[in-house]
Parts: sequence; C-alpha cells; structure tokens
Amino acid sequence: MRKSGRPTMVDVAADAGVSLKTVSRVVNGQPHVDPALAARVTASAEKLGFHRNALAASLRSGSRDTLGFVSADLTNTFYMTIAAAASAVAVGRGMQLIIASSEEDAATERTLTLDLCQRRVGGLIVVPTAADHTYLQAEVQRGTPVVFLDRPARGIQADELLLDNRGGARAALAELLAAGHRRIAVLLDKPDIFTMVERRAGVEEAFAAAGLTVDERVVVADMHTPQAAREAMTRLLASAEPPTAVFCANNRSTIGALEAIVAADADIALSGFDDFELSRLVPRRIRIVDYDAGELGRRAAELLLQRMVDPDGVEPTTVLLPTRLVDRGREVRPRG
Amino acid sequence: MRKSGRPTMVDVAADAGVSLKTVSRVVNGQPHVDPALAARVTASAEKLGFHRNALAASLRSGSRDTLGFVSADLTNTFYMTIAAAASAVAVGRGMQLIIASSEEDAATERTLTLDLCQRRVGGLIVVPTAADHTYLQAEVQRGTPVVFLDRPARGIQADELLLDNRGGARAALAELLAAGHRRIAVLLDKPDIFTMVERRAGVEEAFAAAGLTVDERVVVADMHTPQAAREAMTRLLASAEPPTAVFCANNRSTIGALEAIVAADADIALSGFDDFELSRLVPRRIRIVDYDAGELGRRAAELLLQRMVDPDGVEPTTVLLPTRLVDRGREVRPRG
DNA sequence: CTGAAAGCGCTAACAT
DNA sequence: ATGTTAGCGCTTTCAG
Repeated sequence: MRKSGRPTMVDVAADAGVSLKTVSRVVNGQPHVDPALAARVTASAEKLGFHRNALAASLRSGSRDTLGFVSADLTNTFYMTIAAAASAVAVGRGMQLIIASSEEDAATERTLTLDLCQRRVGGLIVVPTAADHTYLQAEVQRGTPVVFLDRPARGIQADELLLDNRGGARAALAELLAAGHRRIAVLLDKPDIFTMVERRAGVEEAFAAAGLTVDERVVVADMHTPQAAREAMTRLLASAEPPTAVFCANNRSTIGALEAIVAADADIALSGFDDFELSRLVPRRIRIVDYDAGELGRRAAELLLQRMVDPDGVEPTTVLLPTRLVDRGREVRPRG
Repeated sequence: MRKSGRPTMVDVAADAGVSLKTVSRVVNGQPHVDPALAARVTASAEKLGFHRNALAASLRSGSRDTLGFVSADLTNTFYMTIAAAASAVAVGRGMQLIIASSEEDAATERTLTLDLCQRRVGGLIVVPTAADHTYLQAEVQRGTPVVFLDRPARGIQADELLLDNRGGARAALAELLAAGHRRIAVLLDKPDIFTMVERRAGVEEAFAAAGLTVDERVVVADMHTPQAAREAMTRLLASAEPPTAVFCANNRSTIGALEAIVAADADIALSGFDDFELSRLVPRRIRIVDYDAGELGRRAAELLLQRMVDPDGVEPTTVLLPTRLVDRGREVRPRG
C-alpha cells in the first residue's frame, strides 16, 4: 500500500503471494487461472479494498469505454430523453456516457468536444451549435466516430440522425388544408435554425401541393419563448381577419399560442410540432407532430458503437426519423 | 508519430527539437518558457494535430477532473435540472460531469457508482436508491467525497442535500385548513419512499397544529402514475361525501388529479408538491409547493469541490432546502 | 497455467 | 530556462 492510500495490483499481488499479472488476470476475469490462486487473489483484493484503476487500464490498453454526448441544452427534455436512451445502450455494453452541454454556444461546444476527445472517448454524439465543424475533422480521421443529432453538421463528413422535420410539418399542414382552412397562421422560432428552415419548407410544400400559397401576413418568426408566442397569437386573434388555424413550429410556440387561445376563448384549430408534457391536459383538442426521441438516442449510440468496431464500414449516412400526427388535449365543457 | 496514429508529446518534442518536458510546459501553459521555444512547440503541435491525452495526465498527476452524478431517473426533469446546474459549476472549474442513472434500481446504482470510482472521479453526487450505502464507505474514506441528494443515505457518514419536504407539505395543508377545508384528500406515491414519509408527516403536523386529525378515509397511497391518481381522484369525486380540497404529494399525482377534476368539472381546491411544465396553463387556479432545483445542483457541486480541496473541513452535514407556496394555473371561462 | 519485463503518455522531482 | 530520469497503475508482449 503506497502513499496514495489506494491499494494497487502490486499490493494485492504481494499480499496474495502471486505475480502482478495473475492479479490482473483474476481482476479481469480472464481464463486459465488456477481456481485456488484466483480465490487467494480475490480474498486479498477484498481484504485490501482494492479497486482497479480504470484510467491506467485504458491508458495501457488503448481501449475506450466512455461515450460523449454534447447536448445543446441540458434542461431540454427532448435532448435528455435522447441522452437517457443513449446512456442505456452504453451501460448495456459496459460503457458510460459523459453528458456535456454547449447551452447553444458554439465556442463552448468546441471546448467541450475537444475536451472529451482529450479524455479519449470512444465516440461522440453531438447536437451541433457551431456553424462549422472542421475542427473535428482531424479527430474523426484519427478514429473517434462522431454522430450529429437533430441538426446537420457543416464542414465534416459524419453520420447524421435527424427528424423528418419537413415531412412532419407538411403532413400537419396538409391536414389543416384538407379540413378547409386557408388562413393558417404559422409561428416559427428563429428562422435560420435548421429545424425551422425545414419545417417552414414543409409548410410551403403542403400549400404548393394544394395549389395554394402561404399567407405571409400571418407568418410570425422569432418566437423563442412561450411568452413571445402568446403575445403574437393574441395579436393575430384580435386582428381584423383572424386566422382559422395555426401551425406552431415547436412546442414552446404551441404552449404560448395555447395560452392566448384559451385566454381569448378563441375558436381556432391548432397543430404543433413536438409533443410536450401535459399535452393531454390542454383544454382544446389539438394535433401534434410526434416522434420517438428515445429511438433517436438509441440509434445514435448504436451507430457509434458500430463505427467504433468497424470504422470504415459504410459511408457516413443521414438518417431521417419519421414523425406521426397524433391527437392531444380535450375539449372542456363550460363550468357552472 | 507511433503506430497508434495519434501524435504524443514525444513526437511534438522531436519535431520542435526540444525536450519532452518543454512540450509539457507549453501545452499546460506553465511559465518560465522562452517565447521563441514556446512558439516552435505550438507550431509543431498544431502541425501534427497533437491533443494531450488527459487520461495519461491524470494518471501521472493523480488529479481528478471529473465529477460523477448518479441520478435515479434520467428523464425526470427535476434531476436533470440539478445535473445541469452541477455540470455548469464543474465546467466553470475546468472539470466535467459524468451523468449516470440507476433508474431506481439499487444494484444498478451500486454498479455505476463503483464504476465511477474506478474511473477516479473527484467526487460523487448520488440520488440514492439503495437502502444501504456501506459499500461506499471505503471510497469515502479513501478520499472520494460523496453528496447524497434528495434522499438520505443509510450506513454512511456523508453530506446530504434535501428539500424541506415536511415544511412544504405542512405549509400547503395549513393554508387549506385556514381556508376552512376539513375534508382534505391526500394523494401519495409509494408510502415508504423518503419524500412521501416526510410530506405525509408535514400533513399530519398541519392538522395537529390546527387541533384536528387527518381523515384517513380520503388518504390514498401508491399513486405512482398520473393514471392511478386520475382514477383515485375520479372515485373520490364520485363518493357520497367528496372532499372539498386535495393535496397531491408529487407532480405526477397533481397531473392525474387535475385530469379527473377538469373532466368532472369539480369545484375543489388543489395544492400539490413539485411544480411542473405547463402548470401555468392548467385551467384551474392551484397552489404549488415550489423550490429551486438548480440551487440544489449548484450547492451539491460546490460542496463536493470544497470537500475535494479540504476533505476534513467540517463534519458531514444535512442541508434542508426551503420551499415556497406559489400560484399556478388560471380559471377558464365557459366557451360559447 | 504463471511470471518478468517493457511501456502506454504523461507529469514530478530533480538536475543543470 | 531547459532537460533527464523515474514512475503513475495497469496491460501487453514474450518466456517459461
């Protein structure tokens, strides 16, 4: 037992009267060890309170037993659901997941990502915030597989796992148009965000397919908070020709719009992208573009693990995860 | 450049024509290096695409630059908010947070926790699921500080950071009693969970303080899902003598109870422990026992960092984080 | 089946 | 201000 206070394999070997290598074999459950010796080693390890130093092990063996997940927002349930699913896959293979978050800051993303590389993670799942990812190119070439999630990456050849943003929005709008709605408001977050570009394109496509065009006067962008969406919706409802339907391009917009609609007791159809907690409790029947976030995380982790085993398996691919339209909320009857 | 494909400090040193140690100094930003040499080293490092191996560094130096967070449920926003706050503190000090989750399984918790110890984390934040934590005693004594979060730990001397569960419940009940309510339903999750024991005790204390006793006929336990709570609430509302108020001991119960109340359009006061997303959108005015989850995470991380610096600072303590009663939801006027 | 020696990539402790 | 040497704790040869 050294100054560090922590027993090492050398200490265990000395105590058990065997060589270092035998301890290593026993600790790692390798075969071809005499049961009697193994028992002695186990007993010594137990007695001394030995715990193998995983850092030293992977330094020497070059094995990588952690995955890194760089989220864009730690408190966003969407990303955390993904992380949970990815973590489960990793733990199922005896690995662990380090979760970090850029909090939507490109510089932070870069720092955290390179930091994880210095920790020699086996692979990275990244929700990209940075506009350019050439800084990762070298790492990828040196054998750290990277999967980009939810948003595409630029300046780098890597796997991407995205939602079918365009198809989901198109389906929602097609349904509203089929129901006869023409004056359909659209609430968007920052219009340069990838998902917004795609969802807006889906809206356009649905209108085009119906031989119609979007009424730009009721398209509102930069709805980054529910509050902004609520105010915009309130204004739309109070206008001379209020829309008969609204499409909210993310759940924050949906929540804000709903607050306005409920407060004004307006008769308006609502479809929104992204489900949210308590959507079933909303006092209106609404339609939601839903998807399986956990599936996204599972697929990302599995893709990573596969790339770790077989780096040059197939070309990097972009996978689009399908969405589906579901009912949420319920009509509330008048009180008293 | 070796077979591994990754350049090491030795490679950089050779390229720059300096010694290994000089490279180390430059890479780590240590003083007393001739600017000219430093520039040469930086250039070589850049050229070769050198990235310091953090594993090797901390193996040699014995420094610990990750913290471990063992959650009980990855998709629970409460724990993730805590993790986000703890992560921010860690990153602010150049460390990172490894997040794992026991998913409420004691054996998994043990495995993950010991695994993190083998990775030589600097400290651990644990939401305990296991009934006994003597298995961590040895690690704590060897210098890995552990902070238990949200629930107390047994069989071990360590810091605990808990919510004032009892006080929060007592305040909610005191308010209902002061408003004249007497027949107050109580919806509890599994009654042997620590938080439930405490919150229930708070309920009892409020009744006792008012010289009254809890009406056990309207106390329902084992409400683990919103569905269960909804069914229980529906039954209570349909009974001969329905309660005039209900206290829900966690947000899942609150959500389920609300569904039943809204569906039945019942006139009943509701107070619930834990805020939840969209609580402001609920079509009833309700009262919530709220608290600052982020503060819990920040305090946990800071406590850990302090213990890392000064292991024998003060005795392990139990901190109770205060709660407050807030208004949520809004009355919805009848439609049409 | 077991062991001795070498070394993963880095930093600490000492030179110089 | 720079370099040399040793060694963190483990796994990987390679020899018995």
